[in-house]
Amino acid sequence: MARSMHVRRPATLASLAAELGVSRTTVSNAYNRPDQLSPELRRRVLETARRLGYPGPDPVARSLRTRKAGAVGLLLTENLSYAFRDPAAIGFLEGLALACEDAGTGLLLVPANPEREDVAAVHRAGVDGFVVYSVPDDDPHLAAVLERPVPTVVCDQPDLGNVDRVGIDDQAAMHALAQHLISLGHRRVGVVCMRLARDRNDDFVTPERQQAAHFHVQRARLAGLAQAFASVGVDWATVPVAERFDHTMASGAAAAAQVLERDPQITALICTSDILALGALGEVRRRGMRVPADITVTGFDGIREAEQAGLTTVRQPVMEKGRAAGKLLLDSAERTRPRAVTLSTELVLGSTAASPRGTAEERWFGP
Amino acid sequence: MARSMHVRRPATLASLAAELGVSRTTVSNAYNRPDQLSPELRRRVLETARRLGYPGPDPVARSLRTRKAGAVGLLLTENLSYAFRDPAAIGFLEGLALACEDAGTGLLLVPANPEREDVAAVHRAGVDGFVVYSVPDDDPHLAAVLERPVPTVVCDQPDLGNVDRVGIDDQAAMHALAQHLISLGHRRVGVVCMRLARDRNDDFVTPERQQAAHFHVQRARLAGLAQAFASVGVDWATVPVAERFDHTMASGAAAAAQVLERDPQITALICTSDILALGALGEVRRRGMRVPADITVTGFDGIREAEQAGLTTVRQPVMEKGRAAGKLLLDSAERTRPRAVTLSTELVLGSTAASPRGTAEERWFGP
DNA sequence: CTGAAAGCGCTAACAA
DNA sequence: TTGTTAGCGCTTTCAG
Repeated sequence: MARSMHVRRPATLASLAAELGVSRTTVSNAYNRPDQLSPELRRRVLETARRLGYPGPDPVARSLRTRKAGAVGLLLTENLSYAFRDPAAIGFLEGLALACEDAGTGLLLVPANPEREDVAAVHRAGVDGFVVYSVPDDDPHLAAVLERPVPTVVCDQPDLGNVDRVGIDDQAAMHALAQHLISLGHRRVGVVCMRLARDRNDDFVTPERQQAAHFHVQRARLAGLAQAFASVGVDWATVPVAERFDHTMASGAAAAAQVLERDPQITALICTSDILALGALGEVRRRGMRVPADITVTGFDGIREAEQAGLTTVRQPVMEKGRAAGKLLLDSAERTRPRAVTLSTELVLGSTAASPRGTAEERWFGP
Repeated sequence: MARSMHVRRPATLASLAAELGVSRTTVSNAYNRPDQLSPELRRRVLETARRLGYPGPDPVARSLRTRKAGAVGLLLTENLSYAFRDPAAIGFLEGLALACEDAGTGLLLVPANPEREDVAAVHRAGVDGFVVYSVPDDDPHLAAVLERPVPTVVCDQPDLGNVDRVGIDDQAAMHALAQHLISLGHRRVGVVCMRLARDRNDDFVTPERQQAAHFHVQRARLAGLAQAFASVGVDWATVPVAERFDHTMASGAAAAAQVLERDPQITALICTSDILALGALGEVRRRGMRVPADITVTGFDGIREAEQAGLTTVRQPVMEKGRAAGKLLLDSAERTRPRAVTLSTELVLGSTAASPRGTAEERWFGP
């Protein structure tokens, strides 16, 4: 069917009504309440609409009137496109998208560039609620979201007092991983972690910075480690913890190198994400070390790539997190007090962790 | 002040203006045109706003007034969550997200479930334009989008006459791949392709169905194959072409099995996507065939997993497609006539294609 | 089953 | 610099 070449006269519901000689209500009903008018009249309305090129009720005007946007906003701290590079973020998105789809709701990715402090996009977003995924607790975008008078669900955040949240017990999960390493005999370890705050610090981290970290998830994981190792007499202040701003395998590799340079005697390299761990894995092998014979490497997240690499890690249900966040937000009808969903995690015993070799003899003759 | 209300009616720009004893314009200006009023007055406005809990101008009302939503809609044929499983789709999304981010625009994922014919979500989407990614040409959601009076860019679609589009030359790319196989000596081949229409047909495909395929991309790829092989005397009607509705490795494996059952003599299995090819690869190996010694397997797309598997395939710039689509849409200020962007592809010679046994003299064609 | 009236909350000429 | 005036396009009681 050829489309007419005429300039689209922006037909409105009112002009249609005028053309038909009926009231606006009737036209509105033709679209929204078919049972409120005779089939015959409805047919006439719809057919005249087509003839006039009336595209149906304007969604924005309808939203204004009904106070419903039919979409939820997703705020990510990273560049919008980052979400599509990190497998964990993709999993979260998938789960959230699933929940939205079930509810017939749109999902609006809000462009919140962490570099600029431009919060306007948050204000401009026509949504019925927000999901905030893993942003620093001092992020201005988060503050802007919390000021919007719509329900919000935060993910991987500390208790904000007033909003629903979903997450895992990062501290306990990491503590369990640490216990595992401790039981294997590791005492001298190094750590590679993701960014702890909005400023770039591709270097070692002081204990103060660890405790003051603005990324709840990273803070909790480091706390879990510190607690576990301190409990067996390790002075956590002496443990090299290397931070990286960019969450890439290259960063993981560089941080691993930095840690190994600082203390070549470590028997385990604990990474706070699988991506970093995969990078670290590459780096230690590049240096001729065997894993786990010469050094143990661990991750966190349980992404597929990690599984393929046989990484010892903690698996968390990223997709479920997204879905739970969506459900929480879309159910918020019955919301009375803030709700919190904590999902469970699982220690994955891969092939990258083993007991450290204490002696040269052991090194020669193997297990 | 004698305000003893307990239920605070959500403050509006008007109520703020009243409270301050200024006009609504002034308040509006305080937010949108700071240079249009004295800093002092602006400070007062903003501060009173905070006190009253006024969250700033309502985005929907603003959109209605300015006729700008600040977002573009993305229509995918698959379940919303599907987009996060297919690497090619993720790449496209990443590119599109990048373009949106550059423009400070939101990206709304429209829930368009292909099962239901529920087009309402398209009508409900408050967006300034649409990007339509790889949907069948008879998809009602696509029709609904085209009826909306906003600019639209389609991706991987035939020429719709009136809208911008971006894509690759699928037919030429597949033709080139076919030529490569032909020069290696392949004449007896089988094909595995993605769904060709909205109805499920997990079976062989007739030539008619091939030509009438509603998915432009698949139709073009099959046409490229048919043309190349016909030109060397192969009767395309005798070539087994197995279609699969679901785009998964499992589907690829099943389709490969079906083709091999039909004609165990084929020397090459040509798949119209990498995902299918990876599944086919698994299946032929499961059957004890070596690749490429016993059989050649090829894909299409050039996703990372394919590269890792050494698949012979066609690489297309999926991320660039997304970015180009976004740019086209967001530039549509200067749009006069429909524009089309065709990106280039590259034949990737992996390790899964070689001459069929018995035609050793063709091996000079090289690595 | 249909219509009249009353906004939803905001912005943008244009005046003052 | 500030205010006045008109809507943006639609939905929704509430009467008839």
